Amino acid sequence: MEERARRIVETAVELAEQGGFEAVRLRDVASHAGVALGTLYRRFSSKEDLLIAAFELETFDLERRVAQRPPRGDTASERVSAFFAMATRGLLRRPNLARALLKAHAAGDPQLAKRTAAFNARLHDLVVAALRGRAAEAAPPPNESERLLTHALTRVWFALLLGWAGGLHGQATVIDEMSDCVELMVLGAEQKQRLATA
Amino acid sequence: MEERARRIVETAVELAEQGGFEAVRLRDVASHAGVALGTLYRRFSSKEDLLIAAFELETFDLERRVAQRPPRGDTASERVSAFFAMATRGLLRRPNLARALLKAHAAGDPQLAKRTAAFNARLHDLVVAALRGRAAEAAPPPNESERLLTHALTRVWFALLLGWAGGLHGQATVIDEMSDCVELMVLGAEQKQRLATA
DNA sequence: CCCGGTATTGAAACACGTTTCACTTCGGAA
DNA sequence: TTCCGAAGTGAAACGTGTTTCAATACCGGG
Repeated sequence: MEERARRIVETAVELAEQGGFEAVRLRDVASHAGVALGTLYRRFSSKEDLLIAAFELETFDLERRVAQRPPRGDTASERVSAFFAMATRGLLRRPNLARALLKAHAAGDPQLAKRTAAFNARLHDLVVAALRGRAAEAAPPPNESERLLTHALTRVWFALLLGWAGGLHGQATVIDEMSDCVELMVLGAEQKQRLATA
Repeated sequence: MEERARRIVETAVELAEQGGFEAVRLRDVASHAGVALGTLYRRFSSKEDLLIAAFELETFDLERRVAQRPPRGDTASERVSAFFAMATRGLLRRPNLARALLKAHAAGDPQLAKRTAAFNARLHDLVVAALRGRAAEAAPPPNESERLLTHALTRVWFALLLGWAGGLHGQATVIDEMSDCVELMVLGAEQKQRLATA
């Protein structure tokens, strides 16, 4: 991302941190970033587009943290739970920003489907790595069982985050229910494997 | 819901069926329903509020269909999968409407948290009924295992629907991945039960 | 029947995402 | 250096969700 676009996204993040989705007024973003409104719209097709770019920035952060301190644990369940707990705490550390990013992501503009899919793929890679207990790089592509598991888990996580954003429950619920769900699904996957090979 | 409010919601549904979320212009809703804009705003605090009311109407439909033809199957997995398939097809039958309702639901205004929670509770009841293979009325409240299962499953379903709405995948993917996930989680729940009693 | 308050109306105003446009600036090719 | 096209600018305009307000209609209690 070139310098100007990055500055725009960073400005959006700052405004979102302070006042959430509504505080990201594109006129303000443009003027704070020192560009004209038209320039902003040349780089980002919409407010959602801009905030999804911001979400991608935040995801780099998560990937960096995971690389530095990979989720530990003796079992797959423990590692995956630890990963989601880390991701949840990282994202919810700045609640206003998190709500803004989630709202943009949840809006699900079909025009941004490609971006959203790429975003999900990065998340899946991190989950697969936690599941296997080793780094994501140079790893074989996930098998069918892993694919099913990671897709389902990231979906549960996403819905939990939206529930948090909508005031349905708190951060602890996100982490706790996520753990329960990981345990359940990993158990199920193991059991399915057992049945298939029997 | 009194007559005037119902007429407003029905008008919103008609407009959404034709042109989706953006086609529900509140000025149009008001004039087509034969009320002033201010009257609409006395009943519904926002466009989202209105569309969530519409979602509740649609859910009555689902409940009616489930009551008339409860999901069949010899196993819990089959019944729950059948239920979600039925619900998915029912909702996605009118794609524009579905996208509009999902968008409103996903926006997750904290002011509407109560409504959203009540909505989710109704869905959970239907899933629990399918899981048990009997009607939802006069049934004992779900136990912890059932609660975990139904929450996780409705979350996966919700995320899948949002993915569909965002153009990430088609209706078949929603139904198929939902089935896979149901199987996995029911297996996991049974296995967990086994481990706990052993 | 009359009164008082509440709901409804119609219309205007406001905010903000988005678009448009005429003008300027900039960077590289000739 | 000059020129061209792309990018940027500033400002205005537009659409739609939301709010506001004065005027009017409605309705139950005296």
